Amino acid sequence: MSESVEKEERKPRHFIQQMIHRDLDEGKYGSGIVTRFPPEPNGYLHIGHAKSICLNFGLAQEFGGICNLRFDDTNPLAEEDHYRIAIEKDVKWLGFDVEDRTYFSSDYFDQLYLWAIELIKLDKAFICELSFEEMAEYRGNPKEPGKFSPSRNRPIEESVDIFERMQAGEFKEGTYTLRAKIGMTSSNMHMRDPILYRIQNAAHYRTGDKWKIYPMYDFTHCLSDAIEGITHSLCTLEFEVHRPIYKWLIDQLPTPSTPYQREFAKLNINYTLLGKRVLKKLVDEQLVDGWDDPRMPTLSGMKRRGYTPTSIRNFCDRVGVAKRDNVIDLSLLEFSIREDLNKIADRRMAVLNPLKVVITNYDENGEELLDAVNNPEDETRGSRQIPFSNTLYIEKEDFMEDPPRKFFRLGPDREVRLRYAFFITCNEVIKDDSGEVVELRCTYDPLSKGGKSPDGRKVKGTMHWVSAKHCVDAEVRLYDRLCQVEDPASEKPEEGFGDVLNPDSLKVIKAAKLEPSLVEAKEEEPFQFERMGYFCADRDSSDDKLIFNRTVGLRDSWAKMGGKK
RNA sequence: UGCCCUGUGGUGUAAUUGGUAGCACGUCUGUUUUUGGUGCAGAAGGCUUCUAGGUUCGAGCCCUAGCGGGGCAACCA
Repeated sequence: MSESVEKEERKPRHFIQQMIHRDLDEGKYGSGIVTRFPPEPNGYLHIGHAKSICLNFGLAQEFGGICNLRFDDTNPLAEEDHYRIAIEKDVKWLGFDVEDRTYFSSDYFDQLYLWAIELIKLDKAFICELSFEEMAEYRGNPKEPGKFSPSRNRPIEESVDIFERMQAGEFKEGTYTLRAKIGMTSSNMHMRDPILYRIQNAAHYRTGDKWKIYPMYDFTHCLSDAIEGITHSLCTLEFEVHRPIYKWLIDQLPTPSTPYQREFAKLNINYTLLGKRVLKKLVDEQLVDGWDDPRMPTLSGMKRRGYTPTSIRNFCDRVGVAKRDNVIDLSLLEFSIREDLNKIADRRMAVLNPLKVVITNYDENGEELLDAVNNPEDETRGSRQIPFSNTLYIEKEDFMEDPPRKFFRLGPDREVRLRYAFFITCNEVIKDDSGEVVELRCTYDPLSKGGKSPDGRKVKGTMHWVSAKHCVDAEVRLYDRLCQVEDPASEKPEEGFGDVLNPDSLKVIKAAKLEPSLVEAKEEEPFQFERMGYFCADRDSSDDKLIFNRTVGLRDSWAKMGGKK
């Protein structure tokens, strides 16, 4: 292979891909790599998790390995089964098939318990009876070393005995903990005799009341990885300080494999709140319509809003993987969804803010069907027919009585094209008592049917429209960013949202006028309402009430010029 | 101020040490167009790649220090 060809084939690789390449070259993993996505079932997945999912499943695909879905469910207080169900659904929706590889840390509790006892017997762990407050005091701080627990030299047999009795339910919460015996001087607080097990009398959503003690994250995660034969355990940067304890435990115990942990920077997006606690707060305080509110950055919310799995995966690709903190511009997300929807969404006409137009020279009782292309980007989508009559609706903002120079739309004595229909000229403007324009009287050119004039004359503007006689009403929900501040997380939203939330994040249009074919729209089926943006039917729709969500608007260079608003 | 991570155009991310530091988004031009969408063509952007030293024939890549950003002291994950 020539050098130039090699060069062309070389794609930019992030540091984790490079690391795996190295590992594979060294023959470390003959049977291929194994990764995992390890959510805690205590909330819904959001776009930040999508980055991790795409990374872990993507790596497995790329290197011919597998990726497990493992619920890291070691805290019965926070976890619930409906979260587990939602998470499984979201992962699948995103486009990753876990097949039979759904696992639970809680399924490893027996093995973990045995290993805990083994660790005690190795004199690498002990039962501590410091109270919560004492523990904090003994821990010291990052600058000063901590002090040994008075329980640290408890005889091994005694620790084993207490540990077993903890599980037997003999003690109250908070009375005892199992701690690793590492030392109290590390500058890494997580290495100062960290807690491995605590007593918790809560019932677990999967194991019920079988367990009175539950293993901590640090004890559980590495050992669960080892049980599953994970080769590359990838997590976000804040777990970097946990790496030594991860390695320490793997080193102490006779685990079936020796995985290692590597960290990458989590995703941040401006004007967007990511973080399960805060999102849960939005839900709990009913500031949004549940976890799947279309304004939420959750996968279920984005799905309801009309985002496609493809667009989210592409977004995650473009975002990259590195170790420095990053803030992705919301426009990259919008680009990714427009890119996909432009290719796949059928076009329809819908008037959001209707203005009545009467075609004075068109037969009052007449009507006809006109051909309209479904998707100019995809010929295989064919075409449909839309009804035309003498009374139409056009978009209010497509008419100006006193238009500025660059306004290409309708005005008095101007001629424009109605898309797929005819050229019309505005002859008369009718206003109500308050002076508001309420109706336009226009004439049409019968020869311009389909939108082309036989004499070759051009018009500058093309507008969407709908036949008043045939159209259907619908509610349309227009969304804007949920947060009005660029870096909402810095406003301490966990303490209160203050003015971080955008009061105009939802605008409801009660009676938009839609092309009749839209009554058939199915939930999440994407449409482009020509010139207005991408929309999909909301799950709140019923037989007698259509409701559409705007996924995202079209790029709008007219608005950018200041033409609108 | 203890330790760890990190610092490349507005944003994000590349670059086997050596030809004008690439790509994407965004921005701006022009062009096509029955969507002021898409497509196409192109441009701009205080680039001593945070700063200062050092190693080297040669450093964005290595070393040291400084500065900036982030993280760590939950019986959460």
